Amino acid sequence: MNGNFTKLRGMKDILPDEIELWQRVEKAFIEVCEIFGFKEIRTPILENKYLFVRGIGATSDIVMKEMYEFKDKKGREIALRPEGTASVVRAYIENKVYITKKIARFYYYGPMFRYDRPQKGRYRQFYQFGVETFGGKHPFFDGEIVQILDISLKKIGIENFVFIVNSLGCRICKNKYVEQIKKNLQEKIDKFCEDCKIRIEKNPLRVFDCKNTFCKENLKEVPSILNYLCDDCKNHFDTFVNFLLKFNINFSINSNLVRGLDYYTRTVFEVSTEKDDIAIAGGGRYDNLVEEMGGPDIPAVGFAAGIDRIVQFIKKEDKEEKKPVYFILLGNNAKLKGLEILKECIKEKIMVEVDYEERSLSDNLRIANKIGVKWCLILGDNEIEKGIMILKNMKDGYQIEVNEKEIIKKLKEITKC
RNA sequence: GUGAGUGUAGCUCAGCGGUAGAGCACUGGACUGUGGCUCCAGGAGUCGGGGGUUCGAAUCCCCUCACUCACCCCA
Repeated sequence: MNGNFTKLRGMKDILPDEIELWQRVEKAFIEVCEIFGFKEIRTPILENKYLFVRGIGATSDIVMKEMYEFKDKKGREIALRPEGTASVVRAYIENKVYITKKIARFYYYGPMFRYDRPQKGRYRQFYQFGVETFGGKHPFFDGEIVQILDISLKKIGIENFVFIVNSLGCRICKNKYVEQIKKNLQEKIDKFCEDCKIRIEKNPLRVFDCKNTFCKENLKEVPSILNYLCDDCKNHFDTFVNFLLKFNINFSINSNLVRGLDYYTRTVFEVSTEKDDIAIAGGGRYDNLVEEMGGPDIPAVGFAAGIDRIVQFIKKEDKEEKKPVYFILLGNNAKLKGLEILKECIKEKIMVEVDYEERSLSDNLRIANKIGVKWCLILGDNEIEKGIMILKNMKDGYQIEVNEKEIIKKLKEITKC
């Protein structure tokens, strides 16, 4: 409320109260990925601007109007990464990973930057967790990453979500289809909204994304891309779908799903939650990108999950947070004695919180109550004389006297449950 | 980039031309080694910022910044 510094537009601070949720989400993804043999990769946040121009597409909105870009002191054109795939592909090619690894599985996590106007679930700095598998053509590689997403989200505690899946076909059938619907749509171009008129010329597939009801109505007569797939693409999609069925993954096919990034081929998918129409994760196959970016002809598939959106989604559940044992040390002798116990606790990984200020027992209990701890350890001159310590349960007020020799054992016991 | 709405105490908000308010939170006390309940008292704000109209602006007008939501686009 003072006139000092405030955070930049579209950015946010994540305070300790919330960080626990973030860590839970991050941990779940990492654990699942590691089980599936994915290895972490960390790439720089700053890259040559043209990496993204080439990777994402010069005409995409991300590149045209949403990139944070600047010139460095030597006049080089730099951009803050707006997504993760381009950087990982760059690193994969630059380090020639394909020579030693037939199949390379990566996961990454970190901030991405897009200069667009903030709104619900959308920030200028946001966090993505993503995976990329290079070198695998088989549809089960697509299935595998869907499964990773599925398991991770369930582990986090999200249940009500569904995978929307589709196939865009390979370069050949995709292009054929685009030409076809471009013709179809042009015939009745007057019936579409202004935005769609531009889309029909520039990128006809995107018309399927329009939320306008009469545009949607007009699309009903347009043939589905699934009818235009070549035999190989069709087989690929069928096998992928069978994988999902086999593993009981909740999905629905929607031939209108096209995804915004131009590099996708064949499989594309999104995770949508029932409550919101906002997607919490999305991904797909990009069989041509590695080659287009100067590498060998290697197929790949990946996804990116919006961690901000996932955290937002699980926010309302109450969190069973681990609480420390609150040490109440009355007087100097108790403080010294308490510190010895504290040292043991650190060794035993028992979570502890101490306020070293000189306060009355009442004050201490009041503070402990406010923090919401389950247990207090009370130690004063009386206890020291008797060689005991008091453990007080803050829920029911019940307290027990514990011999100081037994205290660590007892602390371990009570913090377990 | 376009459109709409909101900025008043730490938080949620009332006031909408005439002395800056409430609830919750906070601090102290009743209660000096036993918290949660209750009661009493207290601290707190250039009313987002700048300019204008007016005897007088939190209130009306203009500009600006931020937030929220929608569009574009996307995670």
